[in-house]
Amino acid sequence: MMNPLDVTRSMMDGLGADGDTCVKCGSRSLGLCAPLDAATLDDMATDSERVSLEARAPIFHQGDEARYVYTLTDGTARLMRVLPDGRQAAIGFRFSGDILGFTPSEEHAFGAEMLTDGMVCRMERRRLEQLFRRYPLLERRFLDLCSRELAQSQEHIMALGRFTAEERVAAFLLSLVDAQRRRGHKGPVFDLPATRADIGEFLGLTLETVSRAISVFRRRNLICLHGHSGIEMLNEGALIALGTGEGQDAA
Amino acid sequence: MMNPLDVTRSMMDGLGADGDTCVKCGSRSLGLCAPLDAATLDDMATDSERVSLEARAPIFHQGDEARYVYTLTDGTARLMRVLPDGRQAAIGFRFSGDILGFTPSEEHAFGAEMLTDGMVCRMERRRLEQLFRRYPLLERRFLDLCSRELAQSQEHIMALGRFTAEERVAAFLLSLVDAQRRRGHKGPVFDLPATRADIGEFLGLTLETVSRAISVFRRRNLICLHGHSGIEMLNEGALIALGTGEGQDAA
DNA sequence: CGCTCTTTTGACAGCATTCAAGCAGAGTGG
DNA sequence: CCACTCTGCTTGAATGCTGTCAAAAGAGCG
Repeated sequence: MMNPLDVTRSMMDGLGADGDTCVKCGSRSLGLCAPLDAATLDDMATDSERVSLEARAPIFHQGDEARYVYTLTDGTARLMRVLPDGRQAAIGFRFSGDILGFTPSEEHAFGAEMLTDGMVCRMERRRLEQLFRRYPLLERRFLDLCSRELAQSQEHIMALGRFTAEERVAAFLLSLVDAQRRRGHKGPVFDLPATRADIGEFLGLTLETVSRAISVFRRRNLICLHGHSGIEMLNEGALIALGTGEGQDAA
Repeated sequence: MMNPLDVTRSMMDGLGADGDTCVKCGSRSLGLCAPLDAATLDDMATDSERVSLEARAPIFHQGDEARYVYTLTDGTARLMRVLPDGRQAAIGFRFSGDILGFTPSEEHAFGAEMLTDGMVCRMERRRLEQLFRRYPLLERRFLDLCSRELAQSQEHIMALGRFTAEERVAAFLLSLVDAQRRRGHKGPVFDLPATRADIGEFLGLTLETVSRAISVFRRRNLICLHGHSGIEMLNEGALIALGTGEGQDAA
C-alpha cells in the first residue's frame, strides 16, 4: 500500500487541475487540500486501497454496482459505453490524478479500462457519502467536478456533431497535449497513450480515417511522430485553428 | 408575478421527474418539497421572478455572465453551442419543469432559447448559493441533477458517434415521447415542438436527412404525422429497437 | 384565397467507411 | 546479430451514407 491520501487529493483536485507536486503526498498535487483542514484529510485517508493494473485491464464494467470511487494515480484510462448490439464508443479519457466512477446512481453507466499499465486508488463510495455529510465543502468540490465533466462532454458533442474527421483528430491531439501540460509536462514531444483504434472509438471514426488524418498532419508538417507513442507538435497554431472550429479560413 | 416557488419546486424536481400537480403551487410538481420543510421553502420563494418568452427568443447567450438560474415553467427550449466560425449545434432540449443555466462557473458555456412560446422563472445564482450553504440537502439535489445531465450527454455522444441517421431520429423521437409521458401525457399522439432543422442541429444531421428518416418511418407505419406538430406512435417497439442500438436484427 | 414557412423528394457530389494489401517497429529466439 | 512474428500503422480502391442544391407540395394564417 502506498499513499491512501491519493484518493483524497485527487478528489480535491478534480479533472486536470494544475498542480505542483505535494511533498507530503509524494505524487502530483494540489494546493487543494487547502479548503480542508488536517483532521479532515486524516479522516479521508482511511478505507482507501491501491490496485495495480495492466494495460487493457478493466477497472470496472458498465452496469457494475457503483461500490467504489477510484482515483487514477498512474497511467491513462478510457471510459467506454457499449450498446446492446455490441457497438461501443469511448466517451472520455482519464489521466493520472483524475477521478473515475463517481456517480450518485446505483450502478456505473459506463465502464473504465486502462490504456497503459498503471495504478488506481479506490475508496468505498458509501464512505465518501459519509464524508459528504461531515464535510460539506467536499460535496461542493464534486459538484464543480461534475459540471466540468459536463462541459467536456458538450465539447465532445460539438466535435462529433459538427467536426470533420481532421478537425476531430486535431481536437483530440490538443486535448492530449493540454492534459499533459496541466500535469507539468514540458517540451514539444508528447505521449500518445492510445492506438489509432482507441482514438477512432473516441472520435466516432474508423482507425483508418484517424490514420489518414494523422498522415495529412504529418505531410503538412504540423506534427512529427517519434515511434508509435511519441508525437511532436511542430505547428500547434494550425492544429488549434483546426481543432477549435475556426473553419476553413485557418492558418 | 405568478408563483416564485416554481424555481424551488423545479430545483427539487430536477430533469424530467415524474410528478403530480401540486395544488398549492399551481403547476406541475413534485413530492420533492418533501426533503425540505416549510420554512426552507418560504425562504426560497424570495427573489425569484417570472418572465414570459416567445418562440425563438433567447433565454441567455453562450458567454453571458451566469447571473441567474432558470426554471422552464412552460414551453420547450433548447441549449445551443456555437463555434468560432459560426457552426452551431443543439446540445439538448429542455421541457417544462427543467432547470436551465445552473453552473458553478462564471459564465454560461452554452446558450438557451425557446422553441415554443413559454415562460421561465429565474432566481439569482448568488441567492441559490446562499441557500446551498443554509440547506445542504439542496446542494445534494443539484449534484444528482448534474450527474443525470452527464448521463444524458453520454447517451447523446453514443448516438452521434455510433448511430446511423435513422437510429438517431428514432432515439430523438423516443426521448420526446419519454419526456412527455413523464409530464403526465396520455395517449399515442405527441407534440413535436421542433422543426426538422432544429432536430437536425441536435442530431448532427441536415434537415433533409431528418425528413427522409421520418418519411421512412412513416412508410413503414411506425409513426403517423398529424399536421406539423403532432406525431402518433404506431409501432413503438420497432422504434425502440432502432433507437436504443439493438442493431440490424431488430423487429 | 394567397402568402409564407416548413416539409418532402430527387439528383448528384463528397467524405468517411469498408475491404484489402503492404509496411514498420518491438520483442523473441536461434 | 539476424531472421521471424506479432501487432499496429499506412495506403489504395471502391462502396455507401449523408450532405448539397434545387424544386415542388403541404400546412398554417390572415
